[in-house]
Amino acid sequence: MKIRVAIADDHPLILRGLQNLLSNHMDIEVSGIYENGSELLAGLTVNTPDILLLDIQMPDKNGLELTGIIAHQFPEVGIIALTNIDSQFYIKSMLNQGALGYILKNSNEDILLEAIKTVYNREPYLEPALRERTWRNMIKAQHVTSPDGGQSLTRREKEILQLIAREFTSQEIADKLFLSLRTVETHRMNLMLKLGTKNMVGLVKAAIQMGLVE
Amino acid sequence: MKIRVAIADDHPLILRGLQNLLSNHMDIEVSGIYENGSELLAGLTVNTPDILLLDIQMPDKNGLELTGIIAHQFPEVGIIALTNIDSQFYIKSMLNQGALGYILKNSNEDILLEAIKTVYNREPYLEPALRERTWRNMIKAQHVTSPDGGQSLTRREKEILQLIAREFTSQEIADKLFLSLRTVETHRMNLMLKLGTKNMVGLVKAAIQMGLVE
DNA sequence: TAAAAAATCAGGGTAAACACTTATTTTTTC
DNA sequence: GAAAAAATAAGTGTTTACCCTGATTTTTTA
Repeated sequence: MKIRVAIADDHPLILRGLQNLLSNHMDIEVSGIYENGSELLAGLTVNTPDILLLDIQMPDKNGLELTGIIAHQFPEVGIIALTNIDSQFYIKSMLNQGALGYILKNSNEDILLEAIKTVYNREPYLEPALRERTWRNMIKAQHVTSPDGGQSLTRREKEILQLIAREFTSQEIADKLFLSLRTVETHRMNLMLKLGTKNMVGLVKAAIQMGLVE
Repeated sequence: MKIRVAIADDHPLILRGLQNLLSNHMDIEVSGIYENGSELLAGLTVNTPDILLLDIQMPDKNGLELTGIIAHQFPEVGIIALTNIDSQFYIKSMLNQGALGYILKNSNEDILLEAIKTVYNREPYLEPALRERTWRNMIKAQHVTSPDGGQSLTRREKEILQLIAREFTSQEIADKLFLSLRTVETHRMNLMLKLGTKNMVGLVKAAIQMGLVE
C-alpha cells in the first residue's frame, strides 16, 4: 500500500521538484497537486491523501488558518508544513493548529522522505536544523511566558500589521479600511505591546518573521 | 542546436524542478547542475553553457560577486538571476554585475522559458511583475544626485542601515557613532534614495534582504 | 596630484509616529 | 444571555521621521 501524498504550493518550480522527487519512490504516490488554498480544500473532499505537504504562504489563503481547517475537517490527513519561513512563531503556531511536521524548502531528499514516513506513523517531525532551537524555546516559554502567552494577534491586528509592513502610513491604512486614524494608531500601539517593540522597525521584522510580507 | 543551460542552486527541490521542467523542451539541454559556487566555477571551465540560471543566495559564495566573476571570465554565458529576493537594490546590482536576466523563483514555466530565449539572444529580460517598478526607480535615480547611478552602499551607509534595522533611532545612532544627528539623517535619506523607498519600513526590509540583520 | 566619491554638518519646515489615558460598541465564546 | 475579547474612537501632548535646500572636509581612486 503506497503512501498517498498531496502537495499544495503556489511555486510551480517547487511543485515540479516535489512531484519529480517523490515519483521516484515506489512506496509513495502523489495523489493531488494544488496551486492555491481553494483548490486544495475542494480537492481534499474528493480525494483524501495520507499526507499533505502544505506551503504556508499561498496567494489566496493563510497557511495557519488553512491548517486549522484541514486538521479539523480531515483529521486523518497528516499535515507537513513546507516553507521557507524559519520562524519560531510559525513553527509553534503551525503545530498548534494541527500540523505534525515542519520542514524547510531547502531540505534535501532524505529529510523530506523521513518527514513523510514519520508523519505517516502519526509522529511529529521537525526539520533537524530547527529542532534544538525550538526545543529550547518551548522549554523557555514554559518558564517565562506570561499568562496570555503574548503571541496571538487578532485578525484585524494581522491585517494592519501587514499593511504597515507594506509601507502604508497609518492615515493610508485608515483610508483603505474605512477606519479612523485613531483606531489604526490604537491597533499599532497594541501590536507594539504584544510584539514587545517600541517602533515600526520591530513591527516590520515581526511581520516578516510571521510571513505576512515577502 | 539546443540551448545549453546550466543551473546553480543550493535548494535540491528547485534544482529538481528546474531540471524536470527544462527537460521537457526539445530545444533545451541541461548541461550542468551545481549546488554551490565553487562547484559552479569549476564546472564552467570544463563545460561552458549558453545560459546560467543562478541563485543569488548560495551557502559558500555571494551571488553578486559570483556574477561579476562569471560575466568577466565567461562573457559568452548569459546569466539569469533566479531568486526569491524581490529587491530593487539586488536587481540593479545584479544587472550591473553582468546578469542579463532577473526572475523570481515563483515564476511560472512561460516566464522561465521566455527569459531563457530572450537572454540567449543577448537581450535583457526582467520578470514582468518587477518591470514597471524597476523602470520607475531607474528613471528616478537619474534625476537625483546619486553619483554613479547609486548602486552599491558605502561602508558607512551599511553600518547605519544595520543600526536602523536594529531599532536604534537617528539620535541614538548619532550618539553611538559620535556623529551629528544631521549626518545620520543625511545617510538615512541617501539610503532611502538608493534603495528606492520612502520610509524606515522599506529600509528594514532591504536590510534583512541584504543580510545585515537576523 | 587632481578629480571623484564618501562622509560630515546645518536651517527650516511638515507629517507621521509615539505615549499615556479613557471609553463605547460590536463580536465571540461559554 | 452574560462575560470576555475584539474593534472602534478620541484628547493632548512630545518625539522622531521626512523633505527640501545648501555646504565643507576627508578619503579614495585614477
